[in-house]
Amino acid sequence: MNESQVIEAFAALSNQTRLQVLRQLVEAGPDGMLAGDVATAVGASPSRMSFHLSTLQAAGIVTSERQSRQMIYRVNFQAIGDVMRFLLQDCCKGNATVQRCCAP
Amino acid sequence: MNESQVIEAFAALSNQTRLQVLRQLVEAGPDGMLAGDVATAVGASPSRMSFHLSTLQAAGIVTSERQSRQMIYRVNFQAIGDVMRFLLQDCCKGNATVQRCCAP
DNA sequence: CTTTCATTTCAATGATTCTTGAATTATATA
DNA sequence: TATATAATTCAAGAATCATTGAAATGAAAG
Repeated sequence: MNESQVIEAFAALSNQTRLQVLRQLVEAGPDGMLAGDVATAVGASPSRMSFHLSTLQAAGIVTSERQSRQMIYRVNFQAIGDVMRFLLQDCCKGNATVQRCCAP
Repeated sequence: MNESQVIEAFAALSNQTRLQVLRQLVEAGPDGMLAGDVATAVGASPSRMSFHLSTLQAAGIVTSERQSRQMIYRVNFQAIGDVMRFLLQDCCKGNATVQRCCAP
């Protein structure tokens, strides 16, 4: 994961609708959710949802898979972890205060 | 730390110049750096640097202190940790894969 | 009190991003 | 093949963000 990928991920995460989408997909778990169901859950129009899901996918935060005529979206936890690790290790040089915030 | 603060922090971090500034301030450590020195180190004009430092400060990622006629900026590791914890705990429900990426 | 230096603010411009609704694509079913 | 459904793409306009250089502020020194 390089800097421009991380910047793209931060940009994707800096939007309320997309953060709502992320939460929905986290809740949905490994089965994922249909694009239309995400739109309904979040209260967004199909085209708006498609735009936001594309943004999240381009940033690697979600993945998509076609299932007949619908699209299943899933959260990519590894990508989120990679972004966090970049911020902690690369930007903050493993700072202990930051580290502690994420400790279990 | 609430959602809109986290969104503001992500927006502040989704910019190459500001990520460079962050790295500079991390390297500078607790002493911090003068605004002008950050500008020189990053190769940005004073007004541009002031804009970016204000953005980072508004997001809580850096703090500022006046020292006679100069400004000292310091990274706020706690705020960065708070953002990461929000992403891990609130958005990702403490997901183990994400957790592992930040483990020491 | 004036000058100088460091930084911030302001105004203008260009570039991105967000939103909406209509049109299009892809897939399944009658 | 025609029709219906799910999702995406497109075009237009509004809003936000980034950059530049000039002007203003705050603080020290002569």
